Amino acid sequence: MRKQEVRTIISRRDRPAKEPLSRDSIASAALDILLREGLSKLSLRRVAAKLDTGAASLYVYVENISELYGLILDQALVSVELPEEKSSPWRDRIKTLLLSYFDVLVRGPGLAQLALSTFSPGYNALRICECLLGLLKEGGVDDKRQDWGGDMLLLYITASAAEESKWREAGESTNRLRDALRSLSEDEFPLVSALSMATRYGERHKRAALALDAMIDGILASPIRTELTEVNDHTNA
Amino acid sequence: MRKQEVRTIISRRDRPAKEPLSRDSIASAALDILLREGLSKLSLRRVAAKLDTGAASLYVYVENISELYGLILDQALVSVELPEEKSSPWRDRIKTLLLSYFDVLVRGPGLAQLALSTFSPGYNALRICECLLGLLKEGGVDDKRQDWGGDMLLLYITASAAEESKWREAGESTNRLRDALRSLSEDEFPLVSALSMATRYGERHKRAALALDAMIDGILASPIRTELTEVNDHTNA
DNA sequence: ACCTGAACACCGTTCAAGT
DNA sequence: ACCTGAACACCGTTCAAGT
Repeated sequence: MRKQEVRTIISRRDRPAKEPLSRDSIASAALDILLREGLSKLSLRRVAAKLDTGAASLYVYVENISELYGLILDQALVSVELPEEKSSPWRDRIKTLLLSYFDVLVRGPGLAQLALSTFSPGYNALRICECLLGLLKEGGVDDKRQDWGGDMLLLYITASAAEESKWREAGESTNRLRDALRSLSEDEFPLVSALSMATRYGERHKRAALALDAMIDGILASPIRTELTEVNDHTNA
Repeated sequence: MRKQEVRTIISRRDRPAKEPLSRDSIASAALDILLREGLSKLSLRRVAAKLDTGAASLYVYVENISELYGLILDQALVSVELPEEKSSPWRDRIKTLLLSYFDVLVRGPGLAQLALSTFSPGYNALRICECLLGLLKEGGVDDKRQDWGGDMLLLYITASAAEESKWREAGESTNRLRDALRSLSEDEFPLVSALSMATRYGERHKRAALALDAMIDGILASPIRTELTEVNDHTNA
């Protein structure tokens, strides 16, 4: 009897040797698997095994696997660095921010895929988004253009990271594709085949830098159209 | 005996009632399933069942499921319309082309996902790419900018289609996300929350049109830099 | 409230065996 | 050469049963 009482007390304080499950510990374990072995090796069962339980146990903390995907992504986005205020011209800070985001996505095989398929944004995604909008605002971009402009920049860089990830994950078979492109086209696709010669592994970063500049120029140059639905607004006339 | 001989002859001509498997028939059956039931319901086993065989039979025509994904995507891209030559200013034709591509991707749940994850481009992807490059060329865009510019336009519109697909597939839960955004942010994410008010289902098309214009402007405005690696090239000096 | 094992209804892929 | 059934090694998710 006494023994049991003592055990109970001890268990309260010492149990966290095997720390209890939590959304955070699950997300970390999952991200760890993804980083090490890739998205294809990630499963609820593997995550559970890593945490010394059965898959069913995770359902207390997570509704389904796609919610887990969301947690993983946001866990990964923690390491995107927001540029310090006024550290450089706003334009450069946008590029720094987005290229840091690009690097984080590309470091984890499948992360860019997740970013493109996850529906509800997590805390860190919002942080990045807010920062980007702030920088556009600082550059004198009005609300409307912040909306589609920020969206454009983020979508482009995410897709760009997905593209880069494909090349990295393809590994060996990369050369087969290059050969295929070189041989097939020429006659029917002169422009494509002229280009594909230049495409190289890792060149994405350079392309992205050029593209981001062009997009920002485009946002700034875009004409301010008075919305048709606001024809009664006299303040802009 | 005679009966068997007759049977053999008949079988040569009449057998195609159940037409033999082929890459094309497999791709069509697969696209059909995707269009009707979504990417998540698509599997080698389902495709095989639809074709009255076992999954193992498909491996004669297809190396693995990701090759099948590639076939599906290209099958879907058949219906992207290339704008007729000189039918309108090159700028408008680019927008027509890319918005048609957008529509096709968005019509099949999961197609945009496939476009973003498929590694080697199929015939129809090349067709679209070639057309886009031709239009940029027509607009006076030089080779270098065709490269990253075309890439930029294509990646953006594909990611945009993926984003739109998510909203359509989310269906009901769409409102939950909007509520979540509205309540959570405000203090910590003033800019994001100000924006999310405006985001509506189906508004992507309008956003895409604005974004494409901005990108094209950006491409045209981008300074022609002499490549550092070509400092010996005197023809540009 | 949390955890568990077993079960259900699926997967992609391989392989020996048939024609 | 093509097709097949059965098997292998996995999945996500549910549920009754335990604490």
